[in-house]
Amino acid sequence: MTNQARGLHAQLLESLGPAITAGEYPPGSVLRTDELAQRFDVSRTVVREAVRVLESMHLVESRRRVGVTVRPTEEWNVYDPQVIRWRLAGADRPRQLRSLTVLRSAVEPVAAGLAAQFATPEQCAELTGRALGMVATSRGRQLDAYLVHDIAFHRVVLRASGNEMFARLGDVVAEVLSGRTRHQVMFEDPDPAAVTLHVQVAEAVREGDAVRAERLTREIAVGALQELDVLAP
Amino acid sequence: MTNQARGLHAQLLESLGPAITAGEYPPGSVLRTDELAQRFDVSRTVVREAVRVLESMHLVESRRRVGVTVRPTEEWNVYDPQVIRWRLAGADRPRQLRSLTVLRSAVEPVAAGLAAQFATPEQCAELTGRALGMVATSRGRQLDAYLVHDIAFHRVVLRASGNEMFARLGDVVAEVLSGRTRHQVMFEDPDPAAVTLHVQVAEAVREGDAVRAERLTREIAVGALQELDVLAP
DNA sequence: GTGACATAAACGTCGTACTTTTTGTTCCCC
DNA sequence: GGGGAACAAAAAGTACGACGTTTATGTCAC
Repeated sequence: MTNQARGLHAQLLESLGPAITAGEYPPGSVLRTDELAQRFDVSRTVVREAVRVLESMHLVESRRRVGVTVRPTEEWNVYDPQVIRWRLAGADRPRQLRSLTVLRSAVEPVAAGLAAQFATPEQCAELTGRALGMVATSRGRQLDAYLVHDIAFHRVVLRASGNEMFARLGDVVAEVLSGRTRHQVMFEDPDPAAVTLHVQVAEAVREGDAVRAERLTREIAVGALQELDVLAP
Repeated sequence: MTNQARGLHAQLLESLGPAITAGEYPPGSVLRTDELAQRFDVSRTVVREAVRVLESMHLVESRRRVGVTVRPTEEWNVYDPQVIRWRLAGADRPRQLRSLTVLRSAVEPVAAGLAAQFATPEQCAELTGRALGMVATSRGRQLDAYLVHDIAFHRVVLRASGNEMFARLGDVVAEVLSGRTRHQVMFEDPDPAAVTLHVQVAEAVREGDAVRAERLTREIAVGALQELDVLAP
């Protein structure tokens, strides 16, 4: 775990957050700060700080006399990277992975189109480099090295779009991609068609062809969705 | 303000959050908990809780011996509804509004396509009702009533997509739409073409025509972007 | 000049005492 | 007997003071 003891409250958070998002404390259930303090052997101050954070994620609601109640799932801040990480580590990982992939399929094509218009020469170069890296590692069981390039590629596209909302999804995409490689059994080398598409996207962006970049990225997204359909029923 | 004194720490947050997002404390600047406690006349405990929340939003970073330093803008959790609200209330509202509208233009068409496939009969009914409501309030300076229907319409589409990530963007869209109506001077009645498009989207969703629903919603998005280009240079 | 050590500044943690709010209960009056 | 008002208890909120811990920084010796 990334539990580097960056403070007691952070450790507590790393216990409570996953537990709540995993449904261990179902919505509506109540926690009491005293009880938590005792159970985790920390002061109430520490518990309160952790609860404040969970509250800011809309995972729980703290009301006087009542306690800390877990909020219904629909109200959670599911865009919070921390929450995403917790949920991806938990039980309904497949569902989560699907949600995020659908989001990707909506966002990345548009981002690629914008990138074709606004990418700097440096970003174009980086993109081409990453695409070449993907080609170079696409055969011979080098999935880890491939993944690094894949993540970097998508991150550059999102950032090059010039839209900060898109850029911030880089982490999400990284989680999805690495999750896919790490968790789902991928014995085989990546789909050659996908690799080619990445190269072509880099090309389109470099040439400033927004329409083509968008269309190609949409094809990549469709592929990712189909792959998900095959691997997770 | 929605400053209902739900606790001292929340009040402090409502002071610090907007100040930071507005750039009043530029990235890199440091705050000290002692100093804040003194300045706002609260205990350090309260300050620390507020700081914890800001930290979870990645707005600040608290390090020993250094203090609480404001993080660079690119690291902020810009999907946090609270952060969005603060930034929309602040100075760079136009930039923010554009970012969010671009996000909408990417997400909503895909959401509409999914809604056409998965919307329940109740959701179809609600959608049609809202579209009709928009028509009914589209003339004669009833912008407020129109806005209510508009927001509800988009919210239903996002929820009907069946994707929780999309569903959670309902609040964001609501902020964007109400912000547009409230802030930018809209003397005139809404664009009749847009109203018609909404009616047609409701139609397409009801008939399960995903491709048409997506295409029509994309037209709405393009319109929103163009409108933004005209009103904000 | 470099490295080890001392120092102090800031946050981190804790225990305790007090306050506020909500809720449930009891008791009195109608 | 029923309803309403006052009261009691429970749980979180707030405050404070003391001590612990980390770490940037400066100093001193080599």
